[in-house]
Amino acid sequence: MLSRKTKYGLKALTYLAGQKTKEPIAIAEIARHENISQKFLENILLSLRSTGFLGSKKGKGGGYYLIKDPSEIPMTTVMRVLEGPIAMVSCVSLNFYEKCDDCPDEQSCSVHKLMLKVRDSNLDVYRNTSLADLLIK
Amino acid sequence: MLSRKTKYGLKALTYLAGQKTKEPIAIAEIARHENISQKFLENILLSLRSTGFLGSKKGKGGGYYLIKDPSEIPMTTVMRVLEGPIAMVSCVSLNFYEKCDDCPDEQSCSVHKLMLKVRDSNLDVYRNTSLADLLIK
DNA sequence: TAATTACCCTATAGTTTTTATAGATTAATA
DNA sequence: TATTAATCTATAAAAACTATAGGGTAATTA
Repeated sequence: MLSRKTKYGLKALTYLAGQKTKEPIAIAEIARHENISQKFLENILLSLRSTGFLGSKKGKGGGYYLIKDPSEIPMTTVMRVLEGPIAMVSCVSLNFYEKCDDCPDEQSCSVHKLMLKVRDSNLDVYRNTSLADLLIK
Repeated sequence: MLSRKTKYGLKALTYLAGQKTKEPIAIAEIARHENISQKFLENILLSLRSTGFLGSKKGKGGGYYLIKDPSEIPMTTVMRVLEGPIAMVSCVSLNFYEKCDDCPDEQSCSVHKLMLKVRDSNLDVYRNTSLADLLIK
């Protein structure tokens, strides 16, 4: 299941992408508009800042704003920060690889084999979807 | 992340599929061979029995065995029983649909739009993969 | 029919992850 | 300097996951 963190993060980003202006939008406004707990959203936006496509400004008139064009913000980056590894098991993860403790040989592991397919399939979706694609009209 | 329940369930099924004979295999043997807690595995195999492709026999010489041919056991069925809905949000689930409480309109929801793609992509993998495909020879 | 084997069922408990909430701090603006 | 809004740290409630325990039930064998 998708975590609420990811759900909220995606909605917040989409809200920013849908703005006409590139002026900072206050967390409070995003939270109100998307039905999200403000304090929770604070943490989420903060973690998204590390990606480099999200900027922030403090003080009056401050808030969050997109640095890059939505079409240049791939879902791979967004999902990795919000939800963590795209792979469902660490032994098939590109960015967070780790050997399974209970598995003697990956080559002969049926779970490994199946999850490799799933990872490739999901990766294909995320790589070919940008924030711009999530905007409705 | 894939739950251990699913991981263990897949390994157990693969172990059964790899047997030459169709005689029942004791839980203890599967657990030992795949490094799984026996008691935990009992629950897992029990829940898999509801699918109809897994049979069991009590008493001496008893255990679990596959009723259908591995090539006729699709991952969609297996994953739904072990891991739950294939969709990452209930509002795009085919078998477990539920409206999101925080979302006024699915048509204009960016999360909905993205997760629809992900679901279709995963469904495609699971529908085209059978237990037989997981066997490494 | 008695003993054994192994599945079946219920309850519970420890751990981890998720989902927040609270309060203090820092930075920018007017 | 007062106000505003992001930032940081800590903590806590709730849910999910990962088992473990122990007895019950059914089938097989001797």
